[in-house]
Amino acid sequence: MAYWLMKSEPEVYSIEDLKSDGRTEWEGVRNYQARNYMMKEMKVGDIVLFYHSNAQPPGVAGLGTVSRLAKPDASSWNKKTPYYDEKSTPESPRWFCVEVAFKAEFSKIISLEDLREEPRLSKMEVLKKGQRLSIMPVRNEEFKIIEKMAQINSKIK
DNA sequence: GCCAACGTTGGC
DNA sequence: GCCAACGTTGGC
Repeated sequence: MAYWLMKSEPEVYSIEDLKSDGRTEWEGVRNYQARNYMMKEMKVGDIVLFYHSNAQPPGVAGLGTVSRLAKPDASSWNKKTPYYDEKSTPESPRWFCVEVAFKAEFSKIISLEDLREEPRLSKMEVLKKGQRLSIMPVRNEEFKIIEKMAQINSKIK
């Protein structure tokens, strides 16, 4: 089983939205590297760190799980969505998305600052300067550390 | 709102 | 196939 970090702007789609929806198609990814992670590597049961970007504060807000393998992203040929791409059609889809199911909402966001303060997380992709990918792999050890940080937070609260 | 970093586009 | 111009991301 693999671990991933997936970014979402909470004003667009937050962990609360996922909690109330139960599951969601991860539409709108328009970057090939992020698409390839979904298409080629993400498996049902993989764990997702749900990251709030462009947020106050930015950070990991909860957990999800991959609930369906990648399929063509229907928003890519839907002109009514902001994700429309004229080069993508149902016959020849260019973009794909997995489905993500809700797993947990953290009692307190593990902020980007918190992540930076933990030396064992210093190699995380999300902490690297200029990193803009919206989907990136997370190492097993890194996930365990973040999971523990979330448990500690929930006890304090 | 600013702007550094980076991906994409398109002219050549 | 190079690379300048442009658009986007996302922290601050």
